[in-house]
Amino acid sequence: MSEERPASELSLAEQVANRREHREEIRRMGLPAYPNRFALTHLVSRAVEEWSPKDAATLEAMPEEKRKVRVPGRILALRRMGKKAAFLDLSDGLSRLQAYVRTDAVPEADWKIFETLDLGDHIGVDGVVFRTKTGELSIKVHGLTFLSKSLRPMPDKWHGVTDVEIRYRQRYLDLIVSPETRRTFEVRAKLVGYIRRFLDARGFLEVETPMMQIIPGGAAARPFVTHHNTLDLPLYLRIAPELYLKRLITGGFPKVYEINRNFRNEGISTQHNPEFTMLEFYTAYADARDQMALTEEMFAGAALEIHGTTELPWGENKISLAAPFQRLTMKEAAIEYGKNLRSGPITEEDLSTLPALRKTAGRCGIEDVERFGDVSGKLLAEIFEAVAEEHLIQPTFIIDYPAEISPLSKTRPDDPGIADRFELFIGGMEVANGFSELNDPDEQADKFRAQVAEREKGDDEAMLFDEDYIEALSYGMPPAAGEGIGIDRLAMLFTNSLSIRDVILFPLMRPRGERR
RNA sequence: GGGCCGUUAGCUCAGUGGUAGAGCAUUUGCCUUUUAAGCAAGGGGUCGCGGGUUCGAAUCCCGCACGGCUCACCA
Repeated sequence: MSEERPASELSLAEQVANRREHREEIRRMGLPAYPNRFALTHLVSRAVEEWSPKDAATLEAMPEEKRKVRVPGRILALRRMGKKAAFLDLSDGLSRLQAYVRTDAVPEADWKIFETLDLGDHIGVDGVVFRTKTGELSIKVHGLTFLSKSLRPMPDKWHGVTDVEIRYRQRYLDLIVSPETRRTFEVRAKLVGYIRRFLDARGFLEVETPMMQIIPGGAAARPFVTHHNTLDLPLYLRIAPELYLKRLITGGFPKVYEINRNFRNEGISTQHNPEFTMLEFYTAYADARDQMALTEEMFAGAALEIHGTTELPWGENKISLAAPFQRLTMKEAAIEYGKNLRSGPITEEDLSTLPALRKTAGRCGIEDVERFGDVSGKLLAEIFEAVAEEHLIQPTFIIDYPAEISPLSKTRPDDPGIADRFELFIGGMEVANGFSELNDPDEQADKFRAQVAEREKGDDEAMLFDEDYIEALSYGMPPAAGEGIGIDRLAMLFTNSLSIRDVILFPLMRPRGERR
């Protein structure tokens, strides 16, 4: 095993070859290199939790019988003190625990196992918990079991995985060496768990509706296209579950929700991944205001349960999820955040007529104003997004959306031009979108027709006419309010992650050509 | 798709036209309570890819690939 290797041999290949040879040594000892099972008493993090409160004297005073443990873990550090003793750090991905192995404390065969070990290998140790003279909690090893081989070297022990590309493409490496990454995904899981319990406790039924749809609806977005072979049927990955969930409200479920993936064939950014997780929930007999109140309660409750506070750090800022959240109409927000515009402040008049809106949009740097045609609602929304969205750091409900850009929403009883709709912005991101659901089948059909007309004018994100949905509505859907919440973005807020890719385990990446 | 930045050893990075470097990892030797263990000696490189300029290119120029940020569109 120490023979000379040709100088031309690559360093990585050499390291892999060494590790394969070490694995062969395990097999030559008659041991399985990949055993099926290890009967543990503690995972590393549980052992640390249990023993770290006890100091050296306390541990010393306890009988060895009570300090016996059997712990598996991945070796993340190995400090050999000559040929007769060594310290190794075992990790379960969350915590680390040191093990102390010495030749006179383990059977000869186990020492032979130890001598084959490489960084990254999995082992199990039998031993007794103690503290070294520097006070480090450790296991004095009396027995050692080989559990699995790492044939490739671990990432840099000090820097970890700093290359974001490797972090996303090889998330497992990031997770092995970065407890913060592990924590991010644990917080995400807790968040989703909290939301489920929150809704379940309020009588919502969790359902699953088609991800593959014949008519992609419920949102303004471009879909992914696929095909069913035996039916010879073009299918679309859903852009939203909305229209199916409302069929269920029609079907008599008073409260339903779904947490699942949506797919939108759009660009990728720090706030967008082509597949993303959305919560949609619908409450019969409620309106947009009720959904807003429920949202405030949900977010504040989740923050309290997960972080013990409603104050969350967000980059340089601190976000308060304490209810109630601020409410601004879209126009108010555009005026408020448009007042320092270089070309002069935005006034009420600048937002009141089509020509004024076009002029204002131009002033906000929105290009090709003509593409919005004569739809003044689109212009207002564009202006709002241009001047206000990024400034909405604290939770803010934006209300009074133009009806023209809200074809699935009821309008306000006092103004058919304004949708009874809201969007919630936090940290400069759109986190939620909800409204009182349009349930008049004739009005819905008219709005679908208007969408189809938009599509014919070149808006490829405009909705399609869904006849089956109109038929469902025509049987009578009770009044209801619905809302969608971007789970990934909410997870960003809860983990202070400024990129959506940091809260998605395997974000979409272009395949790498030169790798095998 | 546009703009900016990046790509050098397995990892993290230095190297502004003149023989390809450091730390960690790896290999060998010493060390039985260390902890980014230590000490000593080695091995490991198509400098992202392809062209060009030059006596000479990791370095300058052009193109391409991949990645990040950002703008545009969306949640």
